[in-house]
Amino acid sequence: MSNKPVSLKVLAAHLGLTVPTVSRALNGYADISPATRERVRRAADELGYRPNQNARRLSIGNPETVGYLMPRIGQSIAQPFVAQLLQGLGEALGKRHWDLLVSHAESASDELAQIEKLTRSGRVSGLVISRPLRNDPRLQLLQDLKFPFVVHGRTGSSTDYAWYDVDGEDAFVTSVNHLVGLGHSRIAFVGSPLQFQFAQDRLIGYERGMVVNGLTVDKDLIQIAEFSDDGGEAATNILLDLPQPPTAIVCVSDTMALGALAAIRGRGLRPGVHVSVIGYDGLQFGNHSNPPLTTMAQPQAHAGRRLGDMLMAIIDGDKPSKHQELQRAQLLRRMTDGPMHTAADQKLVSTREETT
Amino acid sequence: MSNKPVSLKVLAAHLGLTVPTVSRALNGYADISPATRERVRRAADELGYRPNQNARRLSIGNPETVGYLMPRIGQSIAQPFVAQLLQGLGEALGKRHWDLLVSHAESASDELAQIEKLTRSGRVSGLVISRPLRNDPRLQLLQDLKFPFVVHGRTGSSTDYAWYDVDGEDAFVTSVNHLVGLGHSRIAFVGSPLQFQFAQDRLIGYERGMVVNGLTVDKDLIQIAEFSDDGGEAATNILLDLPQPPTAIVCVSDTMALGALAAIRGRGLRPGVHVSVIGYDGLQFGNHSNPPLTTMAQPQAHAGRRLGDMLMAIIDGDKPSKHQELQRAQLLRRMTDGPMHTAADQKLVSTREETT
DNA sequence: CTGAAAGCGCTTACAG
DNA sequence: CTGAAAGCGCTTACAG
Repeated sequence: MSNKPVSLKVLAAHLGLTVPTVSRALNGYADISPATRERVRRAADELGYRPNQNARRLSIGNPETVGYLMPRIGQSIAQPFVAQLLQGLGEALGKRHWDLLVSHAESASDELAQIEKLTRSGRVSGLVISRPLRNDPRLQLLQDLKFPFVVHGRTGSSTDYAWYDVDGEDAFVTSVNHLVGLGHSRIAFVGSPLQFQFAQDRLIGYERGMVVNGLTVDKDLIQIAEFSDDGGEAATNILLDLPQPPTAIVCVSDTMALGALAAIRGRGLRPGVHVSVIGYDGLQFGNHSNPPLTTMAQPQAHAGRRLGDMLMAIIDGDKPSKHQELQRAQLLRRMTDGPMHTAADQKLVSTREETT
Repeated sequence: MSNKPVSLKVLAAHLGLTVPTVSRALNGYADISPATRERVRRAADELGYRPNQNARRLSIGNPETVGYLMPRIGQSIAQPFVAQLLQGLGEALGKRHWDLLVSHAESASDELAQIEKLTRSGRVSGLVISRPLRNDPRLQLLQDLKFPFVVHGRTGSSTDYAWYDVDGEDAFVTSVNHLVGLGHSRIAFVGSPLQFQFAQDRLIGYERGMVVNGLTVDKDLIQIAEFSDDGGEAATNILLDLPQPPTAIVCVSDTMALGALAAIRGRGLRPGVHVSVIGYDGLQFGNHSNPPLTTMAQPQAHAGRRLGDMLMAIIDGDKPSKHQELQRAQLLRRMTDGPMHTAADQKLVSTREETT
């Protein structure tokens, strides 16, 4: 029906009141008589009045909007977690009727330019940053600008800003422990480039897990590759070509783990039988890989909710360092972790092949 | 360094000019001397001036923002396409420095309320709607409000609004043709509830494909279930329990197809050998299913870009009906389509099992 | 070519 | 308890 939204002016005229009065009535100011407050509310409902947010936000000096910088991704499968994170963020912001703005960048420098623009143009009250680098110019910039932000992940110098992270180091200790418990000792690590802080953390967890279990860290067993399924496959192929190949592999992400599975199958070996694999992320899709992927799971929507809540609290004035939250990942056993397999078992295994 | 963004006022003072003059200089008005225009631009750069967008947009009466209503999803794997769609949308909007606002709703009625709010509160210039229902109250509402929108997908009465869709009917004819070419005749359809227009279109394509190939449409071979991997698995189990089970199954989505694969494997049968399966969406992840999923692929990022371009054109004044775009899906053969398999072949196949 | 005026639709002290 | 005034930071006719 209606075309142009009704403004406060129209609503006020309709009521025979002045604009500021109607504004205060709607905003629940105490100095308005209950009678008129009711009358105003009723009229607003009838006419379908919705405050113009550009005007409102300009006036109150708060964009009431949070920006999410999409992590840049090659054609990676790493994206599923984004949808869930956005959902969680949206839920948190929705409680206060704030908006969620999503922003992409094509390159690192482009991303810095975007941050600069977003922060200065009054479009967002705060920013959510994903996947920080070990030395991340984005965090530096935001701190210089004294602009509210919260990091999904954290860097080494994480004392002075707000973050939500899953304890990747701990998770990889857990993975290694689990594999050692299954009898493995030649355990490899497939990782992504170490400028990503998470890649570094997880590698350290892997190394610590090895040491804790009295195993030596063999540099050949650490393979770094592009952060993708193809990268994981390439890295795993290198590992399997080793004179003494690993009997188990921990992967920095589910996506890379999928590549690892492909490499293992490509040699006629069976993941979870001949070579165990543990991923990281807990993507639903892992239920359907070949075979289903054992992984360190984590609640992405929860991450989004917490990040949203933390950021709003900071915008309200909280000290950022007050909001630092470390979550633990959970080992989610599916089918790619199994007891250590020796050449002698080979025959036994072949007869079980049908069960896949 | 700087904390508060510099305003036009500050910039003007700095230059000894008046605010409107500086504004016109920055916006490239012709009635400004080239000399001062240059001077103003340089100063704006130096001071890092960025126009306050709330102010600007309030003034020009255009929020320069597009809203995307996230499709509501149970814990489904259907989400990966969202990230790519958002990326495409962001690219299109970015060309004109428009923003992308993402909005979630928990229920259908909540979604209507959100639309109502978004359109009346001046936050968005237009809306992108995904996955329309056959009779979608959201489209009705937007048309009543005469608010610019564009639909990802389309309904039966699609003549009077803008949409971008992939031809699901055609795609399913293609799938069926392909399977018939492989010798199949008992071909089943695994679908999601038919209030979704896409589910309906794809079913019709399936039926047309059967008829075109001189096959009868057996109602038992049409199974509708919840739109999820579990739904696909349940539907497929029903099919496999039939006295005359199908030798091939086309699925309304990759997610449901993953469930179909699980059901088939669950009976010790091999997808692509004993029972062929074709999905729909072309998710990357299908490369890693067991076995890799044959599917009807489609370019999601392209969809996002086109939707963004169309919507901006409409907001600029184009007739919505001028923007209707039908894309074809491409058969992407991976490993789940194979020649029709009879009981007699059983033995032959078993000996090949290692190759998975 | 630049300035002075008005307006976009709100909110928030300040009077009375 | 309500109205009259000023302001948020822009843009856009309108003078000169």
